[in-house]
Formats: sequence, structure tokens, C-alpha cells
Amino acid sequence: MVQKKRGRPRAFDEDTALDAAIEIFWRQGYDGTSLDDLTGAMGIAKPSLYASFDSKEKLFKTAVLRYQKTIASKAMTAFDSEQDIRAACEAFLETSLEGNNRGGDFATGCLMGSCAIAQADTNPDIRSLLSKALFHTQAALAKRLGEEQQTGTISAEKSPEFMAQQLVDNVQAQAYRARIGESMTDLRQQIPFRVQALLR
Amino acid sequence: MVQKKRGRPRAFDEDTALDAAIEIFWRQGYDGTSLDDLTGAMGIAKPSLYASFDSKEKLFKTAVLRYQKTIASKAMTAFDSEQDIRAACEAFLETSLEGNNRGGDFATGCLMGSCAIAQADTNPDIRSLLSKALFHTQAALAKRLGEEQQTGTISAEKSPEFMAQQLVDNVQAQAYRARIGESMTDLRQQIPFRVQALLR
DNA sequence: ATATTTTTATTCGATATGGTACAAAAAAAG
DNA sequence: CTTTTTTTGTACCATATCGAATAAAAATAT
Repeated sequence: MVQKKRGRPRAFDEDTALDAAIEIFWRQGYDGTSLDDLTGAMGIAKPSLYASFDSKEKLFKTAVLRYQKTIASKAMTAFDSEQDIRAACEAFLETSLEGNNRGGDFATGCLMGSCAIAQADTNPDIRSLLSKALFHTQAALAKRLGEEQQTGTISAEKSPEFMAQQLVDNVQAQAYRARIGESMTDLRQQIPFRVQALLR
Repeated sequence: MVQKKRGRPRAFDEDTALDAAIEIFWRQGYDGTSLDDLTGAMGIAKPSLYASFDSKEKLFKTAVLRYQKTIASKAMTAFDSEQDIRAACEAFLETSLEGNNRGGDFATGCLMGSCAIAQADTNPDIRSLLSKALFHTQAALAKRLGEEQQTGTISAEKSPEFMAQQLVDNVQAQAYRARIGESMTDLRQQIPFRVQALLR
């Protein structure tokens, strides 16, 4: 049962506004983005921003969390939906690479790996947020890779943990390369080689 | 012959000041560092900064170039000074990892990979600077790896270009992991596995 | 209708920002 | 010694910054 709220209804959707915040933080970084940039992109005024998101810093953290949930997570979903482990790894890299490109002149890379990382030294919360995200993904990948090793579909020469690490490192590398201007075509073509090197 | 310059002598060393600028940009990022932060760390006043380095943006570019020359280059030197290719690769990763740690509570990662990268979307100069640095290193590594393949000391299964790419991607990954707080000990221990996966 | 609650838009304020003007200081040249 | 050149330190400027105060607007509850 959804009780109607009392006061003036909110004129914007919180998640839509958050998506706009993600977009602009992604391009300009945290410190490179002003409140006016944010309110402009989100289509709301400052008091609304503060009422919903508390502060610029909290907004950034919330944006990174939503980025994880809505964009970064797609790669894991793609990974999970492939039966064949090689296909799963390729889908993982392909999907994450797609997420690096916003359709502009240049790809924006990864919000976490290319923007939030700059805050990691001065902001412990961001640091641990990035750390948790990485290890969470890594653990999920390792689980599947370990199972595949037990089934015998892939070599057990490298530990599943190390293979998982290599896989997320590849994602990170792709994102970096995308942001410095390496072409999407090139990066896409590298994927089979990356997976080949990983699995053999 | 060194002709004495005419006016009041400069009271600071340009490279020393630049090193201080590197240090603070490295921790706080470009946008996160103010002119007051810079002049404070460099021990000079703003007019001196502008006379020597022109603007905050040019100072940053100059700092990145010096970072390449004085710090990032050490890894390549270490690589070149090892006869055995496996030792060379390990030295490459070890030296670059050492460069990620400034001795503070947490490692600062890579000035290019963790800080300058945030500027890559809005600043084309930075983007191409990062791109050139990466491809330059990659080419140098590929040359040696190609020669090793011809000598037969390593497998020719993967192209030297791809192997070089994998190697710099590993450097990038290490730096990222260092900055999000993964321990130096862990990262150091991973190196032989990284090289093993690369060369076999 | 009136009161209450919540969100909105406008305005404001204290401070921080990148960058500059200006004169004093410190050296060499004439 | 005077002139010229270069660097330094202080003060300053216009603007941008994050955030808050205030009152109007828009909904529900009584």
C-alpha cells in the first residue's frame, strides 16, 4: 500500500537525476564538477539537490554506488548468462567495454577506475568503496572459475583467485585505454586474445 | 661557457619545485590541488610559479613529463638492465610498483594512471600525453620481446605487441590496486605469477 | 476553507579560486 | 655609482565555489 505523501510532490525522479550526475562526474571527475554543473545537468536547483543527496560528496558516493548497480553490474550479468566459460569471459570484457563508451567523441572509461580513483588518496570512503567493488567482483569470478577447474573445462594451472584478478585487471586496462583514446574497434578485437591468454 | 644571468638570481631550484608539485598533484589530483597548495608545497610564491611554469595547467603537464622522465622511466631502465627476460619483466613490475608507494599511510598509485587520467576526457593534451607515454613504453617492450622470440628464449605463441600490451596493463593494474589500498606485500608477491602468466 | 507538510525557486554569503599589478630586492653591465 | 634586468613578496581582483536562508508553491489532512 502506497500512502500518498503530504507535501508538495517532488518534481524530478531521483534516479534520473542521479544518472545525470553520474554522466557529468564521469566526464569531469569529482573536483572538476561544480554544483552548478550538477544542478544544470540534473535539471534541479541546489536546495533540491541538498534535500535529496545531502552534499556534493555524498552525491558522488551515491552516484558511484548507482553506477555499480546499473552499469558495472552488467558485465557480471553477461558473464553469468554464458554457459561456456570462454564465452562468459569474452562477454564479461565486451559488456564492460561497451559501458566505457558514452557515445561522445571519446570514450569516458570507467567512473570508478578513471575518476573516483583520483579521490582515493584523500578520501578513505572512496578508497574502501573502490576496494570493496573490486574484491566483490573478483570473488564472484573466482567462484565460477574454480568450479570450471573442478569440472575440468579449464586448466587448473593458475589459481581461480589469480585468474579472477587477471580478469578484472583486464577490465581496468580496457577502461584506461578507452579513456586515453584507443579505438573501440581495437579494444574489441583484443578481447579474444585477452581471454585466450587468461584461460590457457 | 655559462654566462651569468643579469637580474636577481632565482631563489629556488626549478626541478626541486617541480618534484614538490608532482608530489601534491599525485595525492590530490589536478582539480583537487589549488594554487595555494602548490605554492605552499613548492615553497615559492605565485608570481614565481607563473614566471617559471606559466599556468596551473602547464605546470601540471610539465610535472607529468618530469614524472615520466624521473620516476616512470625507472621501470624501463630496470627492464633493460636484466639479461634474462623473465627477470627483466619481474624487475619492470617491481620497479614500477616501488614507484607507486611514496611512504605515506597509503600508496599513491601512478600520477598518470590515477590522477591525470581523470583529466583525459576534458583535456585533449593530457589525453594524448598519456596515450603517447603508454605506446612509447609498449613499443620499447615489444621490441625486446620480439627479439627474445626470435632467439627462442620465449614462446612465440602471442605476438610481441600483445605481450607488451599485457605487461603495461599489469603495471596499470598494480598502480590501481596500490591506490585503493591493496598491500604492497600482496602486490609484490603477485609479480612472479603475473610474469609467469605473461611469458608461458 | 484552513492548517500542515514538503518541495521548489530565488537570493544571498562567506570563502576559495586562478591569476595579476606593483614595488622592493638583488644581481650584472656600463 | 647608476642603469638595467630579473626575481621576489605583498596585496589585490574578479569570479567561482559550496552551501544555507527565505519565502512561495503545491500537495494532503482536518
